[in-house]
Amino acid sequence: MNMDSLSIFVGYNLKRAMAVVQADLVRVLARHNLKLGTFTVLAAIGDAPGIAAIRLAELLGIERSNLVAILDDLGRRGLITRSASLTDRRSHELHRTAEGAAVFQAALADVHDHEAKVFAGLTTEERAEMIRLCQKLWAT
Amino acid sequence: MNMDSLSIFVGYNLKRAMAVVQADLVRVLARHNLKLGTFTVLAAIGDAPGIAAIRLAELLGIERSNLVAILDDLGRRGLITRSASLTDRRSHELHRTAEGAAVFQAALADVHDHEAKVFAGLTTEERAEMIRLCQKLWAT
DNA sequence: TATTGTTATACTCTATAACTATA
DNA sequence: TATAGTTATAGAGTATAACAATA
Repeated sequence: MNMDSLSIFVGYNLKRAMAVVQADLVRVLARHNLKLGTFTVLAAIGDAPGIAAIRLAELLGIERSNLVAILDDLGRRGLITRSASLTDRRSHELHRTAEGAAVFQAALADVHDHEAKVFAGLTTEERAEMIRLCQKLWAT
Repeated sequence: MNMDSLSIFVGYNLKRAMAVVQADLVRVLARHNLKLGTFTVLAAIGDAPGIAAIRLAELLGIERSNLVAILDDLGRRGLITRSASLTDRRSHELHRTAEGAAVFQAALADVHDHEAKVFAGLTTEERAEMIRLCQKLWAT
């Protein structure tokens, strides 16, 4: 028995693993002038064109107030559009522009490479298992 | 095939899982006036009494500059001591006080409860597997 | 010259409360 | 009244550069 007090906790190991993964991902996304938040939002809007900000925030598990700066950033750069809904003028429909889709696709390719590199020590089955276990924690 | 662009990535699922775990842990530690950083440092000093700050930072994977405020906090509250090393007066030996050990033990019990609750949806084997997979990513 | 602890700084992420315009 | 988007703000974590004391 030579265990320390921390590494017996799942949460601590999750955090240390996350730090390794994030450090590389942040570096990769920076090449596209994207941050974790902007990349994630760009992906989600592409998956659900026309989605309202409040739904997007729910989907990504972030506060809607924190989404605003991300949308401002993407909008300012012409990567997304915000158009008032015709049926409810409180909500805005979010869409990716052609340039937004192009920037996302370029970044996506690099993110795939990043995952392949960072998780090279895990087999395909282990990666799938990790996704499955993580989703048991956060997915509905 | 009804997958979205993000949930196929291990990193994204790691992050979402982490968010769930951390939210609860932060709440639990707050009951002991501890933050993630102070709890972690308190644990590590207990495991390695007399450790120097620079070694502690390496051990926990944090910047030594960011450790200072944590040690200041714990020191101010009388939970740790910093004494200059006799062999190298640049470095300080870190020790937990009796009160520091008591505060840690009380928090530790709650953290165990927290883990049991948050990972209740995972079997014992799944938790062990998650630790194993995470350690493949960050441990030497 | 190199290392330890420290200070200063800045940026990201996150959480909460309150405002506005609409419903 | 309740909801969508927004603003403001504060806390926590993180990364970098530079300094003083010591090796």
